[in-house]
Amino acid sequence: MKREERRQEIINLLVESRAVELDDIAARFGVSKMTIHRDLDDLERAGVLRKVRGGATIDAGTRFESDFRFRELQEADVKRALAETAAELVEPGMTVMINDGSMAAVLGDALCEKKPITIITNNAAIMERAKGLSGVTLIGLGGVFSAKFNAYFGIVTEEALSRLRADVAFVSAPAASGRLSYHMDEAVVRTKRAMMAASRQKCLMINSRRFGHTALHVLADLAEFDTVISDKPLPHDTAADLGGRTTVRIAKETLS
Amino acid sequence: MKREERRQEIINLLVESRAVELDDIAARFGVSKMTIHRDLDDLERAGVLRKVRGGATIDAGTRFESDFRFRELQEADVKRALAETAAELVEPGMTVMINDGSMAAVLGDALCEKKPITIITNNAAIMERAKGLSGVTLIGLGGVFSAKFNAYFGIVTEEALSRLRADVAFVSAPAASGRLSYHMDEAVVRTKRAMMAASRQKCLMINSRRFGHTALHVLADLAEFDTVISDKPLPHDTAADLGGRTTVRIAKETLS
DNA sequence: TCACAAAATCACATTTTCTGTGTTATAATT
DNA sequence: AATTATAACACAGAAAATGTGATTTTGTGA
Repeated sequence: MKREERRQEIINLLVESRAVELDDIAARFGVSKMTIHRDLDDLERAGVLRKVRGGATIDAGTRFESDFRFRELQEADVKRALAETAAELVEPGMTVMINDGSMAAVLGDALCEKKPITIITNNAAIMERAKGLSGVTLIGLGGVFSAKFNAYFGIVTEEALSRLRADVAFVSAPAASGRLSYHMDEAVVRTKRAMMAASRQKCLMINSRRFGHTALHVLADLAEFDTVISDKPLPHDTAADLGGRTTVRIAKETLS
Repeated sequence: MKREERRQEIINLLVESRAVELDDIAARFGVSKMTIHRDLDDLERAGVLRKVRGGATIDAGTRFESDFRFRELQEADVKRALAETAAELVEPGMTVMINDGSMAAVLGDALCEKKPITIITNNAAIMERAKGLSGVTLIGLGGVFSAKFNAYFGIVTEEALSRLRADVAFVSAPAASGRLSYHMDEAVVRTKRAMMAASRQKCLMINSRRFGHTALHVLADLAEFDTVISDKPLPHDTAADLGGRTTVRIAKETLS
């Protein structure tokens, strides 16, 4: 078992039980306490957990769960599956918009294979990745940088979007219930909606676990999307209610 | 001597003599030819030089000299000096604009010390750096990414600037002659001018070696700037002609 | 056009450098 | 006083950089 696996596993343990004991995990992984100390120190520095005497805890619901660096690590397999399915909608030569979010970042990676392509995004992770690549025209959306979402937002972003037009917009959402999708942040919602307004085709990418939750702001009616991509069939109420205009695609995880 | 030092040194040799011989540098650094082959291969892939039988050459004036990755390495000491002098104009709490360019990137680093601060920039290097820092509000300017300048340009960028306002704009120029400064790229000029228009105070940063040169497009009359920062006194004709409104500051290299 | 020498490339061996881990000693906390 | 945390050093294995020699390519002059 490698270092990063072990750390990921520690995070997973924390997500389940909210606290871990140092001796405990040292024994479980068969490494010395010192090694675990170092793991916890690094994870603490990364803002993922809080070290306490004898172990570490995670104050769920606070900054942690909404932290980009954490979400980035979670459920990577599901994200990859969704990204790959989404990538099938894209042909070389197209112009696509991709919003903030760690899943979107994975999609960005996948789309970089489809050269030539034009990518419009406010997602800093994608910008960083696409910068170096020839064959990828990168249009960065400006705005005020948000460390929480690792992306740019605000009037500047929305204004820029009002002047652009894409073939497809890929939008992700952290919550959906019934026929509506939700997001907790107003500025983020406005940016996502601006992307939808500026694209011919709209695609929602959503982890199946996010169904049944809501958040402060309504993002969109699922029927507004041409395609909805998830990793499991949609809940019955949602699916039944969805008009014929929206296609639902289920991504299946490829084992690699 | 480490790998990167050696490669930097090879670049420096090339800048001076326009061509190097493989056997020659292998002997000079006391490494095998194979190692030099690999150095040259990588540098060629990076677009810095061209391999020819028996060595490598650099076609001066072409893409190489205008490549961001190269300029970044050159005259780091002068850049630091200019940046430090420029930073003196900034107080915590201010809003500053910084344009593209490697010198600007160094300034970006320096300004990150002056927290709290708001930095508005189209310079990807600065965005990357400022992202992580608390106390620094980063407003990224969107636009079409240019790998050549490692920054964003175009209508989107200019529109964004038209909606923003800063205390100081730091602008750099690759050429100046008489009372005018120049730049070879039209889109870059437009962005720089938009920054000037959106700032109360304007500051030009220019390496003294750039005087006496011109480029395709006029960037600005030096008298439009409130402050001009360079590393040596301005040429006589330039200095004499400059009205009283513009302050000239000479940066002196700090030895560290 | 051919032959031949110089140079480039390839594949693999070797060396060096880094990274992760463990151990022990010392300091801090409960 | 007992436990837990930190710091300093040592070590092994992995990864990166370099070297070596065999093989292929390239340029040049007969």
